[in-house]
Order: sequence, then structure tokens, then C-alpha cells
Amino acid sequence: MSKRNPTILDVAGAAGVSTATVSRALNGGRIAPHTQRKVETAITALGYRRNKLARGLVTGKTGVIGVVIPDIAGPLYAQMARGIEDVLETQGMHFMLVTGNRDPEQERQAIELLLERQVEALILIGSGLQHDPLEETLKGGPATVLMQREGSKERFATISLANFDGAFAATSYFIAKGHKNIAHIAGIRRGGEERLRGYRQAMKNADLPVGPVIQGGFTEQSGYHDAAQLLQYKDVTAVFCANDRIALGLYRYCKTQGLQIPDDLSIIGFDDLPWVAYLDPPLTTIRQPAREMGRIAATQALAMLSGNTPPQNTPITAELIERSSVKTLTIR
Amino acid sequence: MSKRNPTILDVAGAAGVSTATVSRALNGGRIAPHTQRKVETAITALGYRRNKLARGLVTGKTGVIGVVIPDIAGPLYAQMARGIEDVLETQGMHFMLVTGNRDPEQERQAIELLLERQVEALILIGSGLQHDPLEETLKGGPATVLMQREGSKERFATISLANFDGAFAATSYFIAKGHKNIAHIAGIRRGGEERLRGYRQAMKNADLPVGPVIQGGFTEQSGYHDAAQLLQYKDVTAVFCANDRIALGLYRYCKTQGLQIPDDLSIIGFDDLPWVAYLDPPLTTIRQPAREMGRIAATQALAMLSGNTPPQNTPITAELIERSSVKTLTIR
DNA sequence: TTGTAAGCGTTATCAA
DNA sequence: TTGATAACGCTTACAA
Repeated sequence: MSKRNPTILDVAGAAGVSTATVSRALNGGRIAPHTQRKVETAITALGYRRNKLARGLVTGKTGVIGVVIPDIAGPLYAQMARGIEDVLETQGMHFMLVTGNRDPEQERQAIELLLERQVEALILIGSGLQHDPLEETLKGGPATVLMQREGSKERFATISLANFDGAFAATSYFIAKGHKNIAHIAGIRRGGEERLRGYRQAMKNADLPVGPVIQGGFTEQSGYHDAAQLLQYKDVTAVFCANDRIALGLYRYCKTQGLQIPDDLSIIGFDDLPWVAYLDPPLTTIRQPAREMGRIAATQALAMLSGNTPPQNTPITAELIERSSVKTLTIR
Repeated sequence: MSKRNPTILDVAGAAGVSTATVSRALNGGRIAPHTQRKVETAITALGYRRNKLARGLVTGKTGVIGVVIPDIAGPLYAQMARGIEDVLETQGMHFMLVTGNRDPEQERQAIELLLERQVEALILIGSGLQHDPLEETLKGGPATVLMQREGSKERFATISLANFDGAFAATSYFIAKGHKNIAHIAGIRRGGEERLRGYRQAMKNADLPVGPVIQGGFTEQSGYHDAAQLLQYKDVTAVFCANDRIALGLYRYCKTQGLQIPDDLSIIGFDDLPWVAYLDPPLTTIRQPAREMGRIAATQALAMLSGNTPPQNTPITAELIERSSVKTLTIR
């Protein structure tokens, strides 16, 4: 159908200059204003558009960074992606997003594919890849930053939420409100252990008995299911959930049992998903500033690939968002 | 630091064959099994990874399609992106996502940048670009599919929700439940007019008085604000909201006014955002099957760029999801 | 300030 | 079945 797109050669011909000159006009090299104008008219006349592929091939810079994400549709992950884009777009860079589907093998392939596409840096969100395969596939690879996960300090930058502190804060908040029998529904991956530790520490510091602790998944179903088990402990007045989805399951269970939140049970979640403020009652939770974390990750990646800057470990503070799911107990 | 990545030339050297042969080994051309094996060992020995940039330059195929999206963090858009990826990954293709921020000029630039990167096709989600600038910047561009928006039938494929039908269904549902005074809070962009028309038509068909209709934005704030205005009409028993966010605002307003949903007011939303099932009461709404729409868009794009298939207009049916925000009125 | 020409890492054409 | 070699569209010394 339509003939091929015009190249720099066509522009050069139309403007009566060499390709080198066109290139200079395009990239702002030393050039006479007069020539510059000639080239520009030729460009618009032909409808020329530069081919960044060819450009990248010679410069060795694609202006693309790769992001592997467990699930684009996860609200937190989407926010992180947004944050990454926030800073990339100021630099005229783009990102290529690929979903790992929480499956290590898929993640490995994703990384491989991104590397073939010559991404200049890599941001891995919540990767489930073991240390060795990660190190192995990234050998000779570009600057890499890990979000929601640790890695060898020399090789990777990491952006990680202070899970321990957040959990500690949540538990302490309960305690400050007069609660003594505080349960925890724990999660497995992505900081679940840290959150459990934070809960434990807060309880110990207050000389309160640790537990009951239920080891669940990280989902609403899990929360609903664990709730049944948990509420056999009649004296529990408060539950710290390892994430908001668990809390949601707990909400649902309470509703089926006719339990009032926070009167019969106080609840704190973790993550501050966009909709937890709309629950009834609005959920008190620990915020994970996802977009901000994305911004930091991208900034770190950019710093690393522009040379000099070594990978850094950036801790993110988890803030407690006070809403209405915790009751203040009268002093006994 | 580390020396440059090995190229096909290094592999050729190590295997004692020509680059052409390596290329064939890589891409499955005619090759002796023996040679194939030699090349493969050389590849793993060197840790060679093919450069898709160079490949794309010569083949003219990048394996990348461009997606411009109003906002990655919008749940519906994120779902669409997910759907697009669902089908791309089966073809070993990737997508490059760029946010238009609901700003026509940014969208235009986004398209421009994606074209420079030689994307093989373009999927534009809810573009706010006028017909002319769209046609203009896409001149000589690749296969393009428009989601949530119309375009010239010959040039663009479109995937669009049956907004009219959805609105008609919602309104008819109210009517079937015995409601007579049904209000509508309308939205502006992205199918808002169609939804308004659907509402009108359903009312007319039932010989019911149209209105009140409030022209609002598409946000929660707008919904909250419009609610106040709307509820001056004392005999309104049901409100069809042009989207779920408006419905949320209405929920919030009702709560502040001590109005019970659905006893004092029945509500239907539109979109079926992931969390509306968790509202109190769960919101009855019209589902927009976003992920499925993304899949269809990607399939359509792939079909177009593989030749033969002309752009098609695919209508998507909007299904009513029955939950608990509508009261059945006793027959008067 | 401009032009010439040598790459960048592949694939594709054509002989061998 | 294999190997030379010419593209692909651009940037970048080096010369002029």
C-alpha cells in the first residue's frame, strides 16, 4: 500500500544537504541557522519521523527501561507504575511493562525479553525469583532496582517499605487505644514475615501476650476463612491484618455474623488500597505510598545508568492512616 | 567496567561458522543438526543474547505495540491493559504504555513518540483527541484500534461498549422494580451522552416523565455535590448514575443525610469497578468487561497488522450486575 | 559549518 | 547446507 516512511536520506535530498547535517539539525549540533531552517521545512514537507530503533542501535541508548510487575491490575502496582512514569516522562524516556504473574519462571523470561530489547535499566517489583537465578539472568545486565524485595547490596538498588515499623505502629496504636488481646492474621510473601515481627515486638514491648496469630494467604478469601478460626478466641478485641484484602475478608465475615466493627471488633489493615476508605466503617490502615515508591525507584534507576551513583537501599516509612475501624476501649 | 555484550559475530567466531549461520540457528532456518548444536554451545558459553533492536531494524518488525491510556492507575484502564497483554504474550509481543493524562496535547505527543519507536500497531484508550489531529498525526501510521471512542470506519478499528444499551437496561431495571421517578446524574466524556440517551429512551418507552437529569462530572466529588441538588426533588426514588464514582459520591451524601440505601433511595451505577461489591450495600451496576475488551482490541490489532483483516467495529454488551442497592417497590 | 564514510547488530539475498 | 555481503536508518569521527 503506502510507500515506506521517509528516512533521513530523503530529508537530506530534499534539503540539499548531507545526512550528517540532518542528524545535527535533529539533535542540536553545530549548524548554521539557515541550514537548520532548510532541514526543518524538508522534514515537515515529507512528514519525516526519526527512527529511534536505528538511533538506539548506534548510540547504544534506547531510552527505555524495563519493568516487571506481578500484576498490572493490582492497585498498588499500578500506582507504582504511575510513579515510575512520572519521572521517566520528564526525561523523555519510556518503560516497557511486563507481567510476571507471580510466577518465577515467567519473571525470568520477562527479564530475558526485556534485556533482548536493550532496556537501559530494570525495575523489578516484588519479584519472587530466588537469589541465584536472579543474579544469574542479570549477569552483565543493566542497572537494576528491586522494589518490595531485598538483593545483594552491591549489585542492586532496593526500595523497600518499612514493614516492621508499619506493623509495629499498627499494633502500638491498638495498645494505645486500650486493647490487650490483639490478634494477627499474617501473610506469606512480600513482607508478611516482617509485619509479623513488628506485631510481635510491639506486643512484647508492652508486656502483652502474643497471639493468636493465624498464618493465612494474602487474599480476601483467606481473610474470610481465617476470621472464622480467629473468632473462636472470644477475648480478642482487635485484629491487625497483614494487608487490606485480609481485612476486607474479615469485614465480610463480621457482617455475616452480625458483629459490629469497631464495637465488637477493631481492625487495622495494611497497604491503604484506594477503596478502603469507602468500606463501612472506613478502614484504619498502614499506607504504602506506592506512587512515591515508583518515583524513587525510577529516580534511582536513572541515577545508576547515568554513571557514578552506586545502588542504594532506600527505606520507605509506612504511615498509619487513622479512620474508623478501631474502638477506644475504656480504661478497665 | 564489563566489556560489551557478545554479538552474533562473537558467536560465529566461537562456533567456527558465519554470522548468517548463527542467525539461521537462532531463527530456525535450514541448518544441519550438527551445526545447530555447535552454535548453541557457543551461545551458552558466551552468554549471548540477541539484540532485538538490530533485528527490528532489518526486519521492520519490532514486536511492540503502543498503548496510550488516560491513566494507568484507573482500575478499568489497568484491566484493559491486562487484557491487551493477555493476548500479546501469546505471540511473544510486548506493549509500550504511555499515559495521556486525559490531555489531548499529551496524547498527541505520546502517539508521536510511540511511532518513533516503530510500534507495529497502536491501541488508543478513550482518546480525547479530535478527529482531525488524530487523523493527522496517524497519517502513514500503523494499524490503529480505538477503545471507548469512535473514528473513521475505514481507518480505525473500534471497540466500544454499548453505552446506550447499558443505560437502557439499568433504567428498565428500575422500572421493572416499580420505580417511576427515576433521576439521572449524567457524565460528560466517554460515553456519557450515550448513557443519557439510553436512560431517556427507557423512560419514554415506559411513558414515564424524564428527569430530573443533572449534568455532572465523572467523579466522586461531582456525585456528592450533585446529590445535594438532586435530592431536593422529594419524589425521586431511584437514581441511575453515569458511573460508579458518581454513585459512590451519592452513597457518601446519603450517609451524611441519614438516608438509607436502598430503602430511602435506590441506586444503580455504571462500570462495575472492582470494589463496588464491597460498598454498603453492594452496588447494582452495569459491568464494563474491561479485560475482555482489552483482549479484543489486541486481537483486532494483531489481525490488522498481519495483513488482510480490515478494521472492524466491535460492540461490547454491557451486562447488569444485580446486587443490593435497588429496592423493589410495592405495587401502588 | 558541512560532507564523507565507517560503523551499530542483525537479517536477507545470492552464490558457492 | 553454508558463507559473503549488502542492506536497515541512524550517529559520529575525521576531513574538508
